[in-house]
Amino acid sequence: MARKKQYNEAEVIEKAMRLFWRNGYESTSVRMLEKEMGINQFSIYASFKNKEGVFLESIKLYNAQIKSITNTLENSNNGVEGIKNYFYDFLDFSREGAIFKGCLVTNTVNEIKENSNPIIMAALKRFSLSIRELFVRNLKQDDERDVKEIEAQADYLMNALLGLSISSKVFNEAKLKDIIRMTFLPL
Amino acid sequence: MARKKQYNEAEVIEKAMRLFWRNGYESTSVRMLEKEMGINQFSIYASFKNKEGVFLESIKLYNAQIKSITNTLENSNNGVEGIKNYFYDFLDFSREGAIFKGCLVTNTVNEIKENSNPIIMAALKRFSLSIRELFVRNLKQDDERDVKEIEAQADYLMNALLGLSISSKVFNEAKLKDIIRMTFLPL
DNA sequence: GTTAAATCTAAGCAACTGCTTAGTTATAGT
DNA sequence: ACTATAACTAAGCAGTTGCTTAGATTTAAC
Repeated sequence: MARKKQYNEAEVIEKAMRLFWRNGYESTSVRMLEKEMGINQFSIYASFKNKEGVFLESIKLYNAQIKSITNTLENSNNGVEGIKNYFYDFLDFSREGAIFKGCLVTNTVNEIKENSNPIIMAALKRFSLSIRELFVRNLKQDDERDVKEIEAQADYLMNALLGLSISSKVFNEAKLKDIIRMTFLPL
Repeated sequence: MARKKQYNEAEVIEKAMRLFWRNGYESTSVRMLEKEMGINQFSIYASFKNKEGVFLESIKLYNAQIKSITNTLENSNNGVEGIKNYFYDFLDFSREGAIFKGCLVTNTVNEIKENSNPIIMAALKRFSLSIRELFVRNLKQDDERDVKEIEAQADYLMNALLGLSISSKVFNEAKLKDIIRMTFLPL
């Protein structure tokens, strides 16, 4: 009875996600999304309700794509060594040619004001905590590790990972790998 | 022959700087600056040319205010211990009551797009490099330190410091101090 | 007191923001 | 072929952005 959609929602979200990743949430306008996704504003709002909806779908996709790395970490049984591999894998994952885009989530956490967009903020915090939990889980695998220190070590690793998201825009690849190497020295 | 200015430029920049610090560059509008600085838009443009001008003056003031800490580091002769103290001092400096605002410069680096505002970006990079140079200088004071490793250690420290700027918005004070403690374990 | 210049206020500019609405076009069941 | 319905296009909404301009006000030298 009705006309068919001339675009695939999964395909256009992929394009939107990459734009958000490069650009950040606030400074990506609906007009830019229109061009990048190749569909009209009306269609964007029909499919995803609003800009926030497009972003939340983008995070879901980001989450699915990064799963290939987090799964490796989740299935690893080699303690801190698995986390170290996650750091290197993440660096690879966040690269687009010679440019490091950082983590979509971390970039946005840093951009969004705490109480300006609670829905997005909640989604972002949920993501970060899930990574930290994987760190804790893997740290516990090392038998000789001091159990009281594990939480502090997880925070230390999160700090380094957050830092890497900024550093990757300033330092070159060799330096970034040196930073990772040094980060794991005390663990 | 002419009317007197009804405001003190240094005073209004102090207010502008604190607003930028809390809010970021992009999401601070000229209307907000107007209210916070207590002067009309015309006066802002007359005194500082444009929004960018207000921000550049704000960075100068920020630089002057953080000098009390960087001077301590610059005059210190105790190597890595001096840098550790800088980290703790910076945490104190960036606090406003119970809230940590991070570093004005790091916050803005993360917000500004690389090629959208080269003038501001250049000013920010200059600031970051000057901090890193102080780290290198202090690391060299430790006689037993491996000279080849010093540059890598400086990058590692910058990464931790950049991370702290984000972490301070997520973690509580006790955790932040634990992160600093762990950061200096391998040094 | 007059005059000239700097400083003030407030209105207004074009370009942009996220989002909506009116009207046209394509599609599938009858 | 006709018709109901969803998907399309493009124009337009009110609100905000950084910045400017027109005109009133204050000041100090003469």
